[in-house]
Amino acid sequence: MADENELLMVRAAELYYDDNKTQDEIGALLGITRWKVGRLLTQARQSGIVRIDIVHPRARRLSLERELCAQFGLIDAVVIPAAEGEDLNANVARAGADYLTALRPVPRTLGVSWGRTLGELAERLPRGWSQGVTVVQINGGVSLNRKAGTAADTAMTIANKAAGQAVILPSPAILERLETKRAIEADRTVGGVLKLAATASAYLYSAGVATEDSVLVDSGYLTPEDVAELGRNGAVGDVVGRFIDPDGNTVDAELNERTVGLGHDELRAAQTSIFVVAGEAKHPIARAVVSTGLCTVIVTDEATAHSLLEARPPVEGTP
Amino acid sequence: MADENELLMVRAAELYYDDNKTQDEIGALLGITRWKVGRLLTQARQSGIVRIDIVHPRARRLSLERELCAQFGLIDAVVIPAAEGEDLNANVARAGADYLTALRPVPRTLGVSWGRTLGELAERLPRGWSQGVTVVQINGGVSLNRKAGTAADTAMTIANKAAGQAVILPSPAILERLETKRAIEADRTVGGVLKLAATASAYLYSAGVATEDSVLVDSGYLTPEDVAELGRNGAVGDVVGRFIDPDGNTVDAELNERTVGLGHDELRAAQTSIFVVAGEAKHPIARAVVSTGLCTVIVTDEATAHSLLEARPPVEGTP
DNA sequence: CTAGCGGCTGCTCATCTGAGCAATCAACCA
DNA sequence: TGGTTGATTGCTCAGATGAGCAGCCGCTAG
Repeated sequence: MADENELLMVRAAELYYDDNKTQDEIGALLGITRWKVGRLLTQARQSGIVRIDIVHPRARRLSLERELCAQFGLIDAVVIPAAEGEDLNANVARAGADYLTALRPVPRTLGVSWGRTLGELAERLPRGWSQGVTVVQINGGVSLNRKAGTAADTAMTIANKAAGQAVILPSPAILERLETKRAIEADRTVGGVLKLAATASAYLYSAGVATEDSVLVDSGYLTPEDVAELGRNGAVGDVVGRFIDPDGNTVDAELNERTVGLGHDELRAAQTSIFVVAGEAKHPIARAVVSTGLCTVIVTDEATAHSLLEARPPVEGTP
Repeated sequence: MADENELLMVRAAELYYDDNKTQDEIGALLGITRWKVGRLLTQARQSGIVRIDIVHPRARRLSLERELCAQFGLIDAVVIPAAEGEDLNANVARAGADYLTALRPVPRTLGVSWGRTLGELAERLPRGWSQGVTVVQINGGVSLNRKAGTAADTAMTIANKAAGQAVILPSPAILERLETKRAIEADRTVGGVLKLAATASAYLYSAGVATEDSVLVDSGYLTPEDVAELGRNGAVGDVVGRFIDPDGNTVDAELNERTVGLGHDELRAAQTSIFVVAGEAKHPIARAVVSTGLCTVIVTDEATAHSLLEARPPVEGTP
């Protein structure tokens, strides 16, 4: 019986989608009414016998996006399908660029962090994506090693492409001694930038992992041993240079104090904070970010979205 | 420009298929007219951005079937999709059974050959697939080795399930000496069956390969060396026990003479001859069969269908 | 400069399709 | 047995959709 129906569904679907006949014709052909054909087709679609895929690197997964918004109280979400043979990071970065371009109201001041993901996003922003936006760097990034300037580059590229102004934070990400950090913050140049950063109308950032692959290790701010220790203490990754555990708490208070840049509280208070993240390594930190209100918008890939939705988030209402 | 359009196609397709909004709504959302949305969707479907698949072991590939019919002048074709994790032979056999069941006009006398494929097909025929059909075995098959009776079994199973009568051909497939073959054919029992076979209103058969995997080797009628020799002489496989080359000519005239059963000329003259074939090994023999008019209907798998369509058949009209 | 041409756009209209509803059917239990 | 309930079926009707057509735009060749 169910089998009988299934066969009919298949026949009808073939005739409708492959052969594009009308439901009337199919009804005549199979000896059933056109309404039954319609119902069979609906069933076929629902049961997955008929699969409709949108195959395109820039396609999105709207249902996942809705679930993410609902589950984590986000304002918006963008989920990019996992395309075989495509560079996931690149596609997510482009999606982030698209999102930023389409963002309304256009931010007057945009706070940005830096890293591989943001660098790629900046590259992929179209020239003239906006007009006259002020781009502020929200965390320190004068690199300690040879490939200097990527942090400042990101902000400047984004600003340039909008014929706007870039405000660079001329400070290392992490200082070795607390007093130095205090002194730097007291400096007018740095202090002013931080004040401006706190007033931005939107933020754009990614996150780093708490392993030796961290860009902070790469840049020489932390040793692999430092990061291993952070991991042992529960850190799942860093957001604008500050490491957090799955519940969103900073892991090493002392280290956090020595870190220059916008705090997480300011980020949480922001009306628009766009979190761009891709790749399996970042699933834990991504979960920490979305489930603790650090972002209002997430741009990510399908696998990460699934991972976020699988593990229940901290219960809020009825268990 | 084309890129712009492509993005619109993707957006529209997402909203239409994933989000099932109406074309009106999408038009309003994207700031274009609903007619443009309709056109974008058509484009998206044609360009393959939107892919509609029917995922079911019993689904068919109508476009391939049409091409097969057109290319080889067949009356009908059934192509089964390559389903991962499914037994291809089983699915094709079932499709053959389905086809036979649905065949109109119902054959009064059905000529059948035997082999692994036909055995499976017989198994999968539903009880009562028809009423009172006479099933006649069209080629010899008294097996020389232990697992006797499969040839006769096939015919009897098919007949039984239609509450009909089976007429068995009580003869080996191939005889060692020509005189013996003549003598057997002269025998009333055998001769009568062959005469009946020639008058059948439909035929159902598969084909064998020209390698040591041949069921004729398995059954002890031929040695692996015999078959290797046939292969060297151009044979690509056998149809009802007779080996042919790609052009449909019998390869070993003497062997052919010693083979008991319906000839290929009778098969070619038949109004309905259903050829059931699956698997890569049989691509060459399948091509020989369809391109030389041995069958009017083919039931096969997707890969075989593609293989048949890829290599140009002997040119008929403009090159 | 301008007529001719191909491609795109928005429109009309006929057709197709899905939502919703009443009738029917079948099973189930009192 | 007969009432109840849930599923299925065929239908009405409004809304959605595609085919086909006329106008428009930008290009090119005379």
